[in-house]
Amino acid sequence: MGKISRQAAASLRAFSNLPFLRCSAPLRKCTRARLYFSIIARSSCLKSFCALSGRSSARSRARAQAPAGGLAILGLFIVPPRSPAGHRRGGAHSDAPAILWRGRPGKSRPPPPAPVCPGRAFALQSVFERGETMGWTTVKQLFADPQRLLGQELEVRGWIRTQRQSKNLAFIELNDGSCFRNLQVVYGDELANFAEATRYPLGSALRVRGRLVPSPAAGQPFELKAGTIEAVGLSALDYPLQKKRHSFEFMRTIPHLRARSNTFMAVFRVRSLAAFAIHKFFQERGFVHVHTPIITGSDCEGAGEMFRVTTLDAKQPPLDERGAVDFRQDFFGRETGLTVSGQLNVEGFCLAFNRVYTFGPTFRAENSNTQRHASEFWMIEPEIAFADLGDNMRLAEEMLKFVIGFILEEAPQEMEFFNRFIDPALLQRLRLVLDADFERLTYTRAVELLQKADAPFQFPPEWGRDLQTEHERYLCEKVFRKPLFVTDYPKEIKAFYMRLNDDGRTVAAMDLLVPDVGEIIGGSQREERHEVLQRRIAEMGLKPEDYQWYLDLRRFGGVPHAGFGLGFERAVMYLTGMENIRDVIPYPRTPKSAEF
RNA sequence: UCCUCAGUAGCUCAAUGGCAGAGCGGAUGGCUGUUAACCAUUAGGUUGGGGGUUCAAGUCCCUCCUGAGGAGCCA
Repeated sequence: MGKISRQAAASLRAFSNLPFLRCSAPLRKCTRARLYFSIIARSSCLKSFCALSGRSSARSRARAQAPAGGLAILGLFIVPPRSPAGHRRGGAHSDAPAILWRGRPGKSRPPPPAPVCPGRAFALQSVFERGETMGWTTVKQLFADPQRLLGQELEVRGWIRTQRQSKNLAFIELNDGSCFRNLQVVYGDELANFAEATRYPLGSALRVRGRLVPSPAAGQPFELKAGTIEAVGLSALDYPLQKKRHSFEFMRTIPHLRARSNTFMAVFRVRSLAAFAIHKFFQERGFVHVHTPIITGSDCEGAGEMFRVTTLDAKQPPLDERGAVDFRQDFFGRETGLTVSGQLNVEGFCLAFNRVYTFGPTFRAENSNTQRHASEFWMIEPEIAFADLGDNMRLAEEMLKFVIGFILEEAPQEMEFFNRFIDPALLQRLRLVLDADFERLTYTRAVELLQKADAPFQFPPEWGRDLQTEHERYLCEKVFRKPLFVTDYPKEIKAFYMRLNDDGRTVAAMDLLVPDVGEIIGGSQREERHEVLQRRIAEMGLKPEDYQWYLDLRRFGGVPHAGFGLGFERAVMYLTGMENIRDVIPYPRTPKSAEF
């Protein structure tokens, strides 16, 4: 969903810019799903919004076989602009929508009426068919099938990564964002604007028409011999990215531009693919995605400091009888903040859908200044019913392996790049993880191992104290050298909702540690016994009235259930070898830093 | 929040308390196949802010700001 610009809608090519283009890959793969697609236009330029929804049922799956081209759109509705008076008048509107039907083999349908705008409709279908642009060729397409395109006249659009020139010959490395690789554009002084073009600064946006030819020099298999080069948007001379390696620290000062560099283009494409892989993993296994609230009154047992959400006047807040800030007068009538976890909320849905997960932003107002902490990050929290800690760990392991496998498959160039320039052991390590079983170790055993270890720890390991980072690193990086689950921690150092083990002094918790990144997952089996949970709430000094609804879940058909939280950015760090969380978040928010 | 280190040209970094420099980038010119092209010329500075010591401070001291690394908290 998203807005369509006036300019974009004005041409057929507009549709290549639509956000739902992102859906093209999954659409192609779910060729048997029945999809319903609609565009609602409020004005003549399709400015308002569009919506995409997918539906499937056993019956429709049985009969809706998409054509070979991979087209998954079965019905396309284009609704003409409504009169201003027609707005917000619920139900069916008087303008009958024009309906185009296409690609429904073996099923008789009413003959299609004349389309409102045949050009638009056609463009839409084509976009979905090819998942690509209209009117020009992407660099991705060139590398996918150079043999077919060699010798052809074509057009590319992108930005200058670097440019080199001699007296009457020049080269441009053009990147159009469609893939990691650049296209080399070569042009000579027969070009009308040769001299001018050689002075286009780095970062300029170009439209280049020319012929795709084999490259006579090493370094690239083919290149575009330009016939015309048109500057769509010239870059100013103070474009900060140069033809050299920049420090990550400097790149953090220009987050709006850094995606135009190799490293960050690779990072953020992998981030996108990893997010998709996680949804794919869960959706294919029958998990229901739950959008837990972002504004909440619950602090989830103190998982972290909350950012306050308020409309009260910060300078002169209303006070209650005791002189404290009177949140009864605040917007929600109580003290609220940004979520630190959706776990408690999603547990309710778990006891309805059985398998659920959240995937959304999380906010922690901790003053944490490390490579692995951000104030705003994304978290995945699956929750499974009729399940114990062992099921939970199997799920975590399977999920992580799935995501690794998916990324290795879908982003080979990016991964090759990381392996070469960021972390030379990356690919080997990830491939090893795919084949290896994750290690499992109880906290008690971990402490024993650490106490016997021949390593100079600053903090001597002791049962009952939480493991220090140095302990975790030692176990994960020195002893096992692969992902490691540490389970069954002392109840005193873990949250109230974790299930009390039979020994009465540990809880069914698990942390997954991975080399170099540290804790990437924290989870547990939840306490499903009402009395035990009540007792734990009291023991931890929490207010029972705050957790009434949560206790309810144990009264109304409660079952053993378990879940975990995966820090999405930490997973991306692990996948890419990037060492700082600020470099895997598009616009990172950390203490004292929320610019852009 | 605590500990450590750093802040000098657009970027990366030099400069024993004694004339503020280099490479890259920019501009200009040269070069017919470049790959972070190459060659020449050239412009570019309130040394993070404030205060102090000194004949003299980029350098020493105090303080604040910002960044990085580590710790804690966690994902």
